[in-house]
Amino acid sequence: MTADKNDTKTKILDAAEGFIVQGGYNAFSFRDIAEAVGIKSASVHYHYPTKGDLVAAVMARYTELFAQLLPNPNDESLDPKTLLNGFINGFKTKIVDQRNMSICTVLAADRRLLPEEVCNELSVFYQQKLIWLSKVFVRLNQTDEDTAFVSASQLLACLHGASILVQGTNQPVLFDHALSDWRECYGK
Amino acid sequence: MTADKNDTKTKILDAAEGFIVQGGYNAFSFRDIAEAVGIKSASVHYHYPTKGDLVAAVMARYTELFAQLLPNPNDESLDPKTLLNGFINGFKTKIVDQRNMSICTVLAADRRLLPEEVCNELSVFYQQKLIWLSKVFVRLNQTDEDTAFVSASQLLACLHGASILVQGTNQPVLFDHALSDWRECYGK
DNA sequence: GTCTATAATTTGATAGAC
DNA sequence: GTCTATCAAATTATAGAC
Repeated sequence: MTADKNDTKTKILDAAEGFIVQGGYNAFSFRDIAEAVGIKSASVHYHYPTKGDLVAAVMARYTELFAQLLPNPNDESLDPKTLLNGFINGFKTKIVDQRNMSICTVLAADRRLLPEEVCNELSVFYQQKLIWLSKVFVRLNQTDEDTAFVSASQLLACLHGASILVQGTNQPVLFDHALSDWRECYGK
Repeated sequence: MTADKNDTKTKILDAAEGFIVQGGYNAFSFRDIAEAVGIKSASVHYHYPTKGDLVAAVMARYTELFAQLLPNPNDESLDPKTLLNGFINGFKTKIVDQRNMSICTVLAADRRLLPEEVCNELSVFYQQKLIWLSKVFVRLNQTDEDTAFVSASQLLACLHGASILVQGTNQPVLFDHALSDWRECYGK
């Protein structure tokens, strides 16, 4: 549980995440990781024995990082509109500015052949995001939790689908098109 | 250009499509295809020399089939609401009832490492879908083509994102949640 | 913790017989 | 059009030295 950002474990996770966004679970090998980090593949296995262990650790770190970055949705000093726009803009930065997919989108597409431990981490990620968004929508629209959960599902689907459209067509402008109604409702 | 549905080429494409939806471009090998069809891998190479050729052919057939299934969006005898719901329900059948991704979604996630010929087919698919939906929205909302194109982007993103949510969470109900506003607007 | 070495399997692809 | 046979390379993973 070290916070060292330069240790080998961190470098391995960074490299793996970089490969996964480009093509999913089968887009890289232990040797790819080893070369990127500057060690040998046997050393990668020392830190993460199997590929499932490695990718599950990447997902777990991603979920944890997300949880740290997102403000408390129930913090009364924060405007729910601002919270929502922060969420959308964070997503947009990744997809449009950095021209990357998010690893959860890519891994969801590969779900059928993922090791179980990766699937579990993936479910945790989506559940957390839906819960966070639901809490924001409860405050924003003054609705009950069930209605807010539907809104959360709509927005999360819209964001992920927008990233698929951008990637599939190579037209970044489609992101803003796909999100335009949400922007109108909740401010730019 | 035979229409024979039992020839080897067709069986190969069927098998490949079945594998792709489960995990994308790297989810299968020529030997996997050969076993599914009941021939040897060398024979698969005879029909489709490289993997890029094969997957591009799968995408091209998918695009063509879609184009044949979709009615003429400008046919005055067809209600635009009905056209739109047919599109949504066709997608839902695949995602929720058959519990599959669509190959375009999965391949879009893999885009960065796809051979160029596959990328091109993928772009064609999305462009066709956006054009078709735009024509329907022009009639439905009596708007200009630019506004209709934005609506088309929104719906297509919503559908693809919904399939990602269903896959990532294993909760089919999220599909209807994600689409609920579209259902309300344009009839059940 | 990293290395060399290697096992056991799989990969995309080709040559040539039938 | 399908086969056998094969290639060169890559794959995940392990054993054991340092």
